[in-house]
Amino acid sequence: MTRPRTRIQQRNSETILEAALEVFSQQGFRGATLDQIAEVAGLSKPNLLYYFASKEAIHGALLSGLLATWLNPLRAMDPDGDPVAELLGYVRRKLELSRDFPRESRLFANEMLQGAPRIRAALEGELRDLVQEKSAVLQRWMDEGRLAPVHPVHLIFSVWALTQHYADFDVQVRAVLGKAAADPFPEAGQFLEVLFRRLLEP
Amino acid sequence: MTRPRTRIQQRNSETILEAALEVFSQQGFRGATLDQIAEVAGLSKPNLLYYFASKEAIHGALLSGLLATWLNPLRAMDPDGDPVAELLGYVRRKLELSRDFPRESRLFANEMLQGAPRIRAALEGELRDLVQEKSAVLQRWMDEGRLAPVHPVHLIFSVWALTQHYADFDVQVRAVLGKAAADPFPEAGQFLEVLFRRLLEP
DNA sequence: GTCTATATTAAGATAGAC
DNA sequence: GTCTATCTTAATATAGAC
Repeated sequence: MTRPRTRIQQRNSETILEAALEVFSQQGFRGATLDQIAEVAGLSKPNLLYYFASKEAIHGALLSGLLATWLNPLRAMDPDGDPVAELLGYVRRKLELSRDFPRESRLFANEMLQGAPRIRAALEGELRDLVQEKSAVLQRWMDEGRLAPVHPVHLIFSVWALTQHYADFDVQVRAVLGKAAADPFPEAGQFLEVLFRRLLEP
Repeated sequence: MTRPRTRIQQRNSETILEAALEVFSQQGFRGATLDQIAEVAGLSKPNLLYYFASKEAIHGALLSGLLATWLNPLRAMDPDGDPVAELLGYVRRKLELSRDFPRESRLFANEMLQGAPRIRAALEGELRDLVQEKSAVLQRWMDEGRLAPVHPVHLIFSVWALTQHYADFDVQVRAVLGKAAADPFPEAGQFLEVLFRRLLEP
C-alpha cells in the first residue's frame, strides 16, 4: 500500500502509520500489538490489515525513510561553509528533530537496542558512507587549523548522543528538571552551543 | 525469591536473572517472552515460575537496584576533590559501566523509552534529589572559578548521554567504525576526556 | 471499505506426577 | 525441584457478509 490512490486510502494509511508510530516507538516491534494500534487509530483491526499486509509491513513502512530523514542534517553540513558555524548548525537542526519528532527518535532507538535487525545493512552502508565522508571534511578543517583537533567520528557520535538524549530519555530529563521547566529544549540548545564552541573553536 | 536458601536455589535464580537480562534488555518487557528466557537459561518454563512468581517479578528483580548501581559513580563525586578531576573521574567510571554492563544500560534505556512506567517514582525522587545535590556542588565550583560556567544539570545529562550512547547504540557505533576498531571504548575514553577538559577547564 | 466472526498460534501461568 | 500436560487469554491473521 505504498501508493494509495483514493483520498480515503491516503487518509487511512496516514492515520494507521501515525498510530503505529505512537505504539511502536514506545513498545518496540514485538511489544506492540495490532489491537493497540487499532485502538489509537480508531479503526478496526481487520481494517488495519486491509491497508497493510501485516504488522511487519506497518513497521517496515515506518522504518523505511526514517534513516534518510535522520541523516539529512548531517548531509546538509557544507564543506565550503564556516567550520564552527556548520557544526553548530548541524547540532541545532539535530536538536530540532529531537524536539519535533521524538517518537521517530524513539522508534530508531528501539531498533538499535534490539540490535538493529531490520536496518543493519543501512547502518553498514548508507550511514557508514556518509559518516566517513563528513569525517573527512571535519578532518580537513582540523588540519587547516579552523577547528580544534578531535576524533571526527566520535565527534559525530557526540552530536547524536547529546541531541537524541532529549527525545529518547525525555521522561528522565523532565523528572529531573521538575515541572518548573515545561520545555527543556531552549536550555538544552544553549548548553549544546556552549559545549561545541568550547570543544571546537581553535 | 529475594533470599535463596540453598546453593541450588542461589545458582538457578542467578541463571534466570542472567538470561532475563539478556532478553529484556533487547526486547523490552512486553517484547520478551518466558519461552525465550527459559531457552537462554536452559531451564523449563514452569521451573522459571517456581523461582519467580511471574514474568513481572523477574523484571522487577532486575530493575530494583539497577538505578542505585547506575548512580553510584555520580554519588562518588567528591565535593572536596579537585573539580575537573572529579568530573573526569565520574565520566571515566560511567563509561566503564557502559563497557562492562551494556545490557543493564539497555534494560534501563528500554524502560525510559516506554515512559518509565515502573521507575517513574524513583526518577522523581532518588534520582532527582541526587542530581540536585550534585548540581549544587558543580555550581559552587563554577562560582569559585574552578570550573568553567555551564548549566550544571545539563552537564550531568551530557555525561549520561555521551557514555550510555556507547552501550545503547553499540550496534551503530560498531557499524560506523567498521571491523577495524574491535573495541571502540579506548578511543571513546580519550575523546570524552578531551571534550570535558575543553568544556570545563577554567 | 468496513465490519463481525473466527481460525490458529503463542504466551503467561497452573496442576499434578515424579 | 523439575518435568509434562494443560488451562486461559491474547495476538496475528483470514473469511465472508454487507
